[in-house]
Amino acid sequence: MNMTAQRLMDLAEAHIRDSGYGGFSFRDLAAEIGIKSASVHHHFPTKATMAAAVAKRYGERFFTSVALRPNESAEDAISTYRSAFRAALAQDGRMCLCGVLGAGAGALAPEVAEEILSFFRRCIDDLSRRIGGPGAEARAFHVMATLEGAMMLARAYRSVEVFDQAVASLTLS
Amino acid sequence: MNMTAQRLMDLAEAHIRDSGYGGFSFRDLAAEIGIKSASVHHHFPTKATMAAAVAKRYGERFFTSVALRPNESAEDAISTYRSAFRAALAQDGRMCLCGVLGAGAGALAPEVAEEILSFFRRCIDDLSRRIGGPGAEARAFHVMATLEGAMMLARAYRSVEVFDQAVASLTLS
DNA sequence: GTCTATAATTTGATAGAC
DNA sequence: GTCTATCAAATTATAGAC
Repeated sequence: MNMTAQRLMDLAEAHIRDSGYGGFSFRDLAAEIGIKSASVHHHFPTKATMAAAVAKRYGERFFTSVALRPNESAEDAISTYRSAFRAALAQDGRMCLCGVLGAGAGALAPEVAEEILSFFRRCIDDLSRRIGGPGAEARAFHVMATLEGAMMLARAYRSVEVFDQAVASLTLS
Repeated sequence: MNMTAQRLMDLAEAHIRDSGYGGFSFRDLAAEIGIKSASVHHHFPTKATMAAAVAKRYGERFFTSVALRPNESAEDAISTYRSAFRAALAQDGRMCLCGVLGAGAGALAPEVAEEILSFFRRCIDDLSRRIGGPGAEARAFHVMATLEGAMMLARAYRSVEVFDQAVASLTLS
């Protein structure tokens, strides 16, 4: 994976998080880095292939950023996830990539839909283990739903404070 | 607003809730009711106009369905909202229209974005009043975020049970 | 209110030269 | 790895007849 491919993925990720799968074209990306759309097809054969690759990389980065820390409590784990989403929102005012794609999932190519589902499964699995105890999975679903929904609301309101208000009660402390 | 216009809005609403703003074209809608796309423009001058009209009607229906009932508690109000979203999801397996459009808000026409924000503002305003007391607004944001996020997750998982797990803890009882 | 016809643009994708 | 050239299809939208 060379530098051009990485720059293309960076741009695609930004566009998807802003406007969804339909929010960019190969021509857009090409123009933004000064090449032609035909050259983009050299790096990614189809748009769906590219979107799936972007989603996969997004997940890898995310799970690195929320990696388990020693001796953490359930509240710590939830705080870690909350901080990760908040940072993404505050940094560039954009949604979670998987949240955007998941919302309009009806028209997604199978390979992209799979990657999105895989991301959420892994979030729930990881969070459930780190929360632990009875009802851990339900709480994990609750946390993920609230974080994704809060990002969406914050985007509609164009206000990070909306995110903070919505997610404040996720932890006890 | 005649019958053809209503059928067009029904179809547009279903498509948007399934696949977002880019999930339908005037040709699609026209073909589904057996007319031509040029005729759709007679009822709605532009696609953005139509989407805004659909979002407005969606909001009106929603607020009718969650209308305040006498002597309700805060928990009752939250249950009412939860039931409304759950019914929409269980009925046709689709997202909240405003949630889908809100997620990919970066590319929305101003008139549509306004309608979406107006929907959420009205939800928060209504819920806050019915919840009441200190922290009512924050709780309203929390409830709305969780409900929207839970719909999105349920869609990715293709499972209504995911919705139920995610929203179970919104009420105490 | 619906039609035919069409314009103007964009899109995802391919072939083949360099 | 990037280019030119091009394709086939789809999209939003308009003009004007019936």
